[in-house]
Amino acid sequence: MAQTRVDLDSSVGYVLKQAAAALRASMEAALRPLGLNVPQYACLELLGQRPGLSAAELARGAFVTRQSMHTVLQGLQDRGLLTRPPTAPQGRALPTRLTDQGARLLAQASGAVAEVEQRMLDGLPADRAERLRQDLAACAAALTAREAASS
Amino acid sequence: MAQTRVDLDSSVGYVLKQAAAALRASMEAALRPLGLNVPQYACLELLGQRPGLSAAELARGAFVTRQSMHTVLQGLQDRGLLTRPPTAPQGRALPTRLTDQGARLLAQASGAVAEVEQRMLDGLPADRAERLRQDLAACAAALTAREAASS
DNA sequence: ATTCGCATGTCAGGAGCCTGACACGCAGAC
DNA sequence: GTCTGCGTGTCAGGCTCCTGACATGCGAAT
Repeated sequence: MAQTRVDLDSSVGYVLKQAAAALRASMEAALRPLGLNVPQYACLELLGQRPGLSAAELARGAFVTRQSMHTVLQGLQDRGLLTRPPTAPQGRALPTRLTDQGARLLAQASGAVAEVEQRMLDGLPADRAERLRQDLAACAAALTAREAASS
Repeated sequence: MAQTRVDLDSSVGYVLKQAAAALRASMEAALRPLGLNVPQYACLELLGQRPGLSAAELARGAFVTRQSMHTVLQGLQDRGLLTRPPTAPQGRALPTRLTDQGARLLAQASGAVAEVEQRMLDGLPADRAERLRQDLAACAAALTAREAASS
């Protein structure tokens, strides 16, 4: 009963997980009609905003391992949504880019996801949503910094 | 582009996922010395606060399926951390309870997780953390309500 | 009272993701 | 110049979790 215990409903961590789970479920539902799952969409979105990313960078951005991203990339490449050079222009990294078809599908997917996010923030004023974003970023930074420090 | 597109760093959804991933990683690290993973801890924590929950209720609370919770429960039961009646006292639900050993392990795990959460909220004033919790709960509610409505 | 709907527990089957490992390429220290 | 450390791409293996399905028990509608 000390404050060193976790009370579920008053725990930021629990509610955070709850919100993340709800968001993922809604995203899955919104992306399914387009034939995409969340990791695939994350990959396309990352490539749309930062063309030329390597598979390892995409993996970090999508919160999966390089190996998982590898299979995701193969699937998307087989569907003609992105291209990778057969040989590395420098180092070992293979810069990945969207094809025109990939960019078109991304536009649809991005719109669908934006709708979900809009619905999620529906009851929140803009300034409060912005503060929410900042605080979440601070939480993530505090945890990842600790990871590096505790090594 | 239009505001119907998602800009990664300014997207609440992306930062939400980022924070959730960081939290999960930190929790895994904190629980590993105790021989627990996140679903197992979630199960114990739920039982500690709401004894007598059924497997299906535990699954919803831990954001996994009944089947996954089933295997989690079997593992915890084999370790003597919880008990389930062999027959259902009413209906089909089997009310689950912690053993004394389970309660002791939970106390340790709960403390470790509370430390992680404390570190996550380190830079945030208490009132701001509370508002963060409220806003996250509102986000989750907005998404889940939509799920029910769109059926 | 019977039937329908719903929730629960349980059993395969399979997809997704991760851990572990190895080879390759670059940049820095010695 | 050589060597060490780090990042990347890739393969194999295994584990976790989910989807699908079925049987059981309760409650409400008919």
